[in-house]
Amino acid sequence: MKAEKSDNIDELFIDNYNNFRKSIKIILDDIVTKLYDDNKQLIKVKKSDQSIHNLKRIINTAISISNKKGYSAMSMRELSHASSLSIGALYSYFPSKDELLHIIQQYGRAAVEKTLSGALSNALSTKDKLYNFIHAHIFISEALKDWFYFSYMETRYFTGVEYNKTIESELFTESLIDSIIKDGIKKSECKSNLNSSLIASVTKAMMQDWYLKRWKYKRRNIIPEEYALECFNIIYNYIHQG
Amino acid sequence: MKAEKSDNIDELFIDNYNNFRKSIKIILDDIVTKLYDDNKQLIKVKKSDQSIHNLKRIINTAISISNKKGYSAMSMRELSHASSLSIGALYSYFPSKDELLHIIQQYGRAAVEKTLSGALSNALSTKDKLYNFIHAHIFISEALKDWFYFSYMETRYFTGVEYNKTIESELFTESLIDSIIKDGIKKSECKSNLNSSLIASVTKAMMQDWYLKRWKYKRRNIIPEEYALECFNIIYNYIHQG
DNA sequence: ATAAAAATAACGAACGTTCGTTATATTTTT
DNA sequence: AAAAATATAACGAACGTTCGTTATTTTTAT
Repeated sequence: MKAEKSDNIDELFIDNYNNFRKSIKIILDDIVTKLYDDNKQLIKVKKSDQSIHNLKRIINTAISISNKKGYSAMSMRELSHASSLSIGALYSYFPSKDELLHIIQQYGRAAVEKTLSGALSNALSTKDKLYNFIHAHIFISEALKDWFYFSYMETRYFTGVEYNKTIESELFTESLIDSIIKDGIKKSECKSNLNSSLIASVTKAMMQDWYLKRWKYKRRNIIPEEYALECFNIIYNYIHQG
Repeated sequence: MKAEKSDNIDELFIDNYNNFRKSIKIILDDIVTKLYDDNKQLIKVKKSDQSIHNLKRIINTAISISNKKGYSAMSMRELSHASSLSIGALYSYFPSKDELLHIIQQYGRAAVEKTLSGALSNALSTKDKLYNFIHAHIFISEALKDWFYFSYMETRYFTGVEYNKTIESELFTESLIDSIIKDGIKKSECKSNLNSSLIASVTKAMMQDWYLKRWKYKRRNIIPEEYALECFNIIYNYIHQG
């Protein structure tokens, strides 16, 4: 059974977004279940099915409202109404509005980690690694576009541990791209005079635009595969040797 | 006298950020003055020097607080305290918190328009035009980094006219890059099979990262010239013919 | 030049409302 | 009937905004 879950991760990294989307759904369910387990001490509702179901609803509703007006401007009454749960019921699933923000963060972060960590494993050449990584990033940010947007816009208000985790996550993603390029230079697959960390930053910026300006790409009917390929082409064209 | 102002605009587009910064300061003063004139009917304080001075202070303070916690989470008491003006005095300079947001938007938008509109005028080749445009954009977003960040993060809450203006502005900037590339294709300075609008989007995303992740580039001691040049190189390398 | 009058600017307590949260009551499930 | 989940009512704090008042500057009259 556990072997099957690992298989899902491997199946994720394919050229086709639709297949990716199907397999990520199972993973997302696993993650909410884990989210419930990890936060059992905060959640008053003990029936796990009920709890997981409502947690999902609350998280998605909160993300949806926040993306329209910002988390701080979302009132608990609004969340209550939109999620069809009373105020009292809401507070059975999290102890405070601040804590709900953390729960939402945990949810998305777990999904991203699970996706990106497997993206590089089976790739050998610099070209394949960059290709896979960019596609994995675009695909996961498409599947979780609302969370990605939410996270980008809201986590800047964090302080302390949560803030550090966000910075860390940003820099970690970059360091993965940086490593791909540095490795490519070493293996003479890339030009030798590259500023790899700056290219990594710029690459990340390009990938982020996919969920930050979702309306734009939707309006133009650009699909994830097309966007990912263009990003890959621009960067690979710039870095590759010969 | 008026000729001098125009000269300033031409002087802006140079390779050196420090010179750019000096000349933009004069322009910013002009803009706040114009801002006061345009909003005279909303502003109760009639002494123009006083009014302009305090408007500047209010705008910068509001931007600064908002960039830390979000505009909607900034209270008027906080703004009052930080700007050393009483609540009552604040409301002599704008009629409501919502309207202040619009005034702040007007302020930055005027500066950006003035800068970018002149960036392409004297450039002849595709290479020069792209070079100038990217540098102008990075330079103005460096000089007004707080406003750019503010605008990016807050305008998504806008509705109606203000929302349309934001979308329009985003698409207009892109269309300028798109035109440079399309023109380059026509003049055979660029490859013929390019998706110019998608490249334009990606280019904009790269430029935006400069102010969205200011902390990162500051930490790495990357100067505006370096970042602008890298962006230019990546894109020009991808599009140019031969 | 000086004093009186008027205009302007700044102040901050107070208003009605809405916020996040909690305590209590009701309904549903077992 | 007991327990669990949900719904409702109520709380104090904080919100944006208003407004009666005071302080300061400018204008007018002497």
